[in-house]
Amino acid sequence: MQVRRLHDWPATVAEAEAIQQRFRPLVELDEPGPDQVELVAGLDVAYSAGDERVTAAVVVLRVPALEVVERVVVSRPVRFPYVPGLFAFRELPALVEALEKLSTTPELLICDGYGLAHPRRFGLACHLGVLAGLPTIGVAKTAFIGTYQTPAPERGSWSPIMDGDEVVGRSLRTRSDVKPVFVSQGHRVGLDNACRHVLRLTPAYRLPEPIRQADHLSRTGQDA
DNA sequence: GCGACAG
DNA sequence: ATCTTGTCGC
Repeated sequence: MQVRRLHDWPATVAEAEAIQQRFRPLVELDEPGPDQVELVAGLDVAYSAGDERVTAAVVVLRVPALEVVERVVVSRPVRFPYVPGLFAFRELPALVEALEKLSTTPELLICDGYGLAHPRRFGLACHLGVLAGLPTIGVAKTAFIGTYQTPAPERGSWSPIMDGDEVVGRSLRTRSDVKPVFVSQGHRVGLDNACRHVLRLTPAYRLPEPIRQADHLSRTGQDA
């Protein structure tokens, strides 16, 4: 599939922040987004050689069967330090490259990390969504910004993630009695819809199947 | 000013 | 993220 190249990759923190400020207005958050989708892609990256190489993986699944349609793995040198709020710049180059090698075009992207729930409202999921021009959802495993109440223990229960007066995402229980995940809007998907998709894609484990499989693939390099 | 801080 | 053994529980 095609991914728009809207800017060059930054070399400094100041450049990276400027890019986030500049492209944040392109994020679309008001539409409810797709209800039914057939092809969903999960994306994740793994680091190796002591933080010197990054391996990105994309796994496309067919919904609702969750059968694998396509897998892509890309490895390259890391070219940006880890800075909270800017970690998209470590992972995006490899993720974009992996997306471009896809022979199919998914209708929805699920990323490992945050979207709207970000210091400048432009986390990885927003950034990737804008570049790919596709509905995108962010699913993170640990807290970042904002505050939230622990959701009830049953699968499906949730509580809003608040940053001041703003709702920036949800802490969502994808499995009963298991630590919740953090869902936030990326691009062209409403928060309600995002959580519905995440639950539908999470039949057995804590993480949505597309991300879980991409995670596995990024570490092993080959078949899951 | 001091800590916390997606992966 | 990554470095790592054993261990509790379904």
